[in-house]
Amino acid sequence: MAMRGIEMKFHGYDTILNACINKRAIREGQRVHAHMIKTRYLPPVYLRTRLIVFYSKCGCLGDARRVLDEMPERNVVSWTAMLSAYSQRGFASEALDLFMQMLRSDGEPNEFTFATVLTSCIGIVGFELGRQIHCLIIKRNFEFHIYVGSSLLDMYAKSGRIYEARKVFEHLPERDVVSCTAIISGYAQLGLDEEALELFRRFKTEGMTSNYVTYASVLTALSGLAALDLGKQVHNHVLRCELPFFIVLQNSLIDMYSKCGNLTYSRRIFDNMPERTIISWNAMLVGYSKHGMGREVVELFKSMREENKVKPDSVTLLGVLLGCSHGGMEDIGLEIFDEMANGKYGVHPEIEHYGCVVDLLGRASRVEEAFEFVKKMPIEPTAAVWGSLLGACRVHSNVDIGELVGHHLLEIEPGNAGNYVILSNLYASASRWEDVKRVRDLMNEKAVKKEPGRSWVELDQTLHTFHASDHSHPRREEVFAKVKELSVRFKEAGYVPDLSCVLHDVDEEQKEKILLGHSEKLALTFGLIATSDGVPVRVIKNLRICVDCHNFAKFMSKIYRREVSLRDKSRFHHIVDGICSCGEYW
DNA sequence: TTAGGGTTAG
Repeated sequence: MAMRGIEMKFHGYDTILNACINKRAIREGQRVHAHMIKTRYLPPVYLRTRLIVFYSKCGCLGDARRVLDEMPERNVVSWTAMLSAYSQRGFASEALDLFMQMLRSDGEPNEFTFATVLTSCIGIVGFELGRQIHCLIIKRNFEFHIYVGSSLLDMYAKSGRIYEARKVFEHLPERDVVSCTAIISGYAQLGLDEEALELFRRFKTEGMTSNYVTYASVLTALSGLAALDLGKQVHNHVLRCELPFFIVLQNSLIDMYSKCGNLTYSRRIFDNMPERTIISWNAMLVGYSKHGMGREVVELFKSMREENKVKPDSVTLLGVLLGCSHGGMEDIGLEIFDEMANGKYGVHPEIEHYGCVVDLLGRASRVEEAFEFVKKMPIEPTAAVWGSLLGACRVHSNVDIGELVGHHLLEIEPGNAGNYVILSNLYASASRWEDVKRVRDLMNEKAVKKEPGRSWVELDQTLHTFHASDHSHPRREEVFAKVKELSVRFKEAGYVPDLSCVLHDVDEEQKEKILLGHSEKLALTFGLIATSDGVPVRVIKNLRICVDCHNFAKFMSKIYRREVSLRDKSRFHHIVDGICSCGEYW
């Protein structure tokens, strides 16, 4: 009878706990747990593990951990349940500590444990541990398990080791949508967009099914390639399939259209969303910001605050500040930064936000203020922040501050060729040739070299590359004649090239070099494209640059004396998207 | 009973 009673109790607790887990019913679950304690019921490992799962699903990680710590004996499932709770909520170091504790207590990990713990192997420390865990996985013979394998390849890809990731993937005896998506996303997140797309095409031929995660990853790759047509195809497809978690795909689509230069489409998707997450707002804000549309950025941020459904995060404020900086709205940007620093938005400024303010002041010719701002920063300024200031000094020929900043940068970043180049150019602008020579000698002495940066433009399947002052193209006569013709039209149309570029994948120092030299390369590249007249253009991405497309399209309308269609706008975006500069002007 | 891939920013 006693045995039957215990058994009944067990089933009763199990049933109620399961219901509480499914419904995330915190209070009821807590009452069940309290009842066990009150009646001095000693739950078996199974039920204690269910309590861990219950608490972790309800977000009460401390309570879950207490249950684990108080267990007289634990099995692999209870360890793994707790590990999973930590890793899913982003507590990576707690997860790794727990895993080590599990090994020390002679706990034997299984395929569930390995698949889970690898997702917490992020950052340098995590990656080193991840490598050791890989050895353990090989020893325990879980290497070819599909869940473990996809987790493993994802760990390598997220640590930038795409070759190792690919190796794990190629050795998997079977593949499914998750492992295929993981490798596609690995390439896409590293900016290896062509490779990501190639794999996606291959898997499709092989009959793999795709889901919303696959499409989200593919859209990332398409954004990187500014491949508007393919992006539209994916858009049509996901609409037809009515995939779940459409909100994630809508966010990806907003981003894809904006990176392809089509902000009208981005905004249409954004406006028609029944629900928006912070990522939706950020994607739209950043889209405007990258195109120098400061007013739209500020207005959208205001709507977001008024709607008051989602809270701004650090990306939101970064987008807003960048938008103000590139849209020439420095006073509003500074005001928003002050409000941010005073806690108005619930997000506190990080180094990137400070960097934005330096950039903002620098662009507005307020170099002295920018310098004072950097000196008073409560966070140690990084080389990128100093580099941004140096660039501003160069643009506005402020030799006094530029000299101080430049020499400081040479000390903290002696191997960065760009700093020498900018400092030398600054001296050159003030005709201080002795100093120019001194910086150049220093560069030689330290054996620092600067490779020229290039633009890649693909015209009708032929690749053309350019660097600044490049006269080597076989059709240079035609190209330069066209450049000359265009420059006359530039002037006639009253167009002042807008240097407010936002660069992706480049740091402040590189950005400044591009700002200094991009108009010449823009002319060269555009000259070739204009000469080729109507041939489809594709830019082979290395460094991606978005010049203010909006103004560029307006300018093109004036040049050609006709309205520029949306399609054309995106094409112009392609054109300017691949332009970068070497910054070598001596 | 426990498990793997995703969207914005740098």
